Amino acid sequence: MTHPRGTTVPPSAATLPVTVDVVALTVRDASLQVLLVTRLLEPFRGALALPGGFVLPDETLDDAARRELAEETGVAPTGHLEQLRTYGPLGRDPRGPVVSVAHLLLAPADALRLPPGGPAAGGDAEAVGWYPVARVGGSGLDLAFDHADVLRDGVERARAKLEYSALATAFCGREFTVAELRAVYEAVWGVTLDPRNFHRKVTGTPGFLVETGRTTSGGAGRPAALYRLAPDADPGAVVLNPPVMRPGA
Amino acid sequence: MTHPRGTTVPPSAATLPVTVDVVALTVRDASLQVLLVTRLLEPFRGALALPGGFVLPDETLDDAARRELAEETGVAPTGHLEQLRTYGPLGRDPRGPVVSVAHLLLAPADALRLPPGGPAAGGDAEAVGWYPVARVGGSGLDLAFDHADVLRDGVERARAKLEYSALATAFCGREFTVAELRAVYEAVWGVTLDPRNFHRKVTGTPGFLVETGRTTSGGAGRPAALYRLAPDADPGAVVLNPPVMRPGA
DNA sequence: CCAAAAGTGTTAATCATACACCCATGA
DNA sequence: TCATGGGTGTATGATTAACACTTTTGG
Repeated sequence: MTHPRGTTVPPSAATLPVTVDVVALTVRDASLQVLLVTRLLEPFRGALALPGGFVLPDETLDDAARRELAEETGVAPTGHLEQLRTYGPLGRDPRGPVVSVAHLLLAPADALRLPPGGPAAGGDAEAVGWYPVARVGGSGLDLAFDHADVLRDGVERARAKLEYSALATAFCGREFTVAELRAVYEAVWGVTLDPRNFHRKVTGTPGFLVETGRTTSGGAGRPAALYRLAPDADPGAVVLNPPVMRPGA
Repeated sequence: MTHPRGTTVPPSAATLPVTVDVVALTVRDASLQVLLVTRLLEPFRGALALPGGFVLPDETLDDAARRELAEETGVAPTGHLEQLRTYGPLGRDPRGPVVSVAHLLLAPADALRLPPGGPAAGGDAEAVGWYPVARVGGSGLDLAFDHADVLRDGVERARAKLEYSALATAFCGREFTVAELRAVYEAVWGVTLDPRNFHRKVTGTPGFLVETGRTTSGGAGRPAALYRLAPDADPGAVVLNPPVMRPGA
């Protein structure tokens, strides 16, 4: 940013309210779900919205996203956080111009321990819960502000990045089986994948999975080998070559 | 964005200066070049920087980017404009916290008619000119603020999107030959491509090019057919399937 | 032994690469 | 007719998709 006509940073005429919104996605019950809060205040009181809040001048955008998420869920979020895009300042909030920096969090379902009671819980805090992405927009699950757009962009980003990055592992625990990883791809893409070709594909892609040597036990069928992402790797930064391909697209 | 603890939009404690920066790229002389201005004011007086400026409360982010570019170059920019990512508010400007929404513009070299005199021109306005991306960072071409990071992110985005979108056409005029299009890929990726396979690839990819029926004349060799992007198509939105693949990656 | 899930082998079709070759123009 | 670049044909190796088959556990 250049400041051709000013010598101080905040000429107050040029400042705007800046918020972060978080599209927090997880895979639960074989479906892609998003974390939503029920608004207690106007505007859109009673409607569902993405968690978020104001950015403080002394924190980074990522820190603001993590802080807001921690305030809503009571737990510091684990998983993969990345910036999605920025919306505004017009046509977003009936009260006036607001710039909002949307973030995308991909996390295992148990990484965000929600307040007890589930989506319908009341109390003095905003009710927070997981909602299947496929159902948002219908059956009374309309979102406040422009959050339907933000959610759509976030889901689209997640779907695209599964192909060429190791992001799918962000939905799993530290160790996982190939079948669990496949369930992530199937839930996010809404497809079914051939288990045998998928297995060969992901285990054969360099830089993706490392065997831990351990196996599962107890379930039906042959025990599965446990894998993890290459240590110290950022799942969003690992470039899969060749990519895991999405059928049909 | 939710506002759990306020009923007015801008509680002034939570507002920040918001700017737009633009990574304007073009292909000139077989190289990828970026539009830079020479700063006339502190901080970083005399250094090169990306064009940009403050976002007004009554304009969209894209409008702000277009307006700033028009103010710097004197011409409303044509070409493809998209949002890149948002930086800040910490560690960017020595004067204090600033949020900057970076944009990416891909345009033909003649779409931005620069003030006469070229990169070294003086005068009372900031000097503006095209600089080869490969040379920025060396030979006295250091960028102000965190603009080196922004430029790197913009170039990376452009390189990635050439593969699976029709964005390369944004660097060309309204009508272009396959060889001109290939020159764009070669300049942006820094590779050489087989002209024959490239020709088959791009002409055979559905939804990419449409023949105009016209041909070039005057140059050496056989005249080339002129193509254009499918009418009314946003080059950034066209999904190429199969993609034009970058060798080696 | 049977069911169930994990994991391997094999094959046919598809796609990228390399490059031989032909086409259409200016000089 | 030659040089120059535009454009097509074709063979080869790599990769995917489909699916038969083997392995390893629990009941």
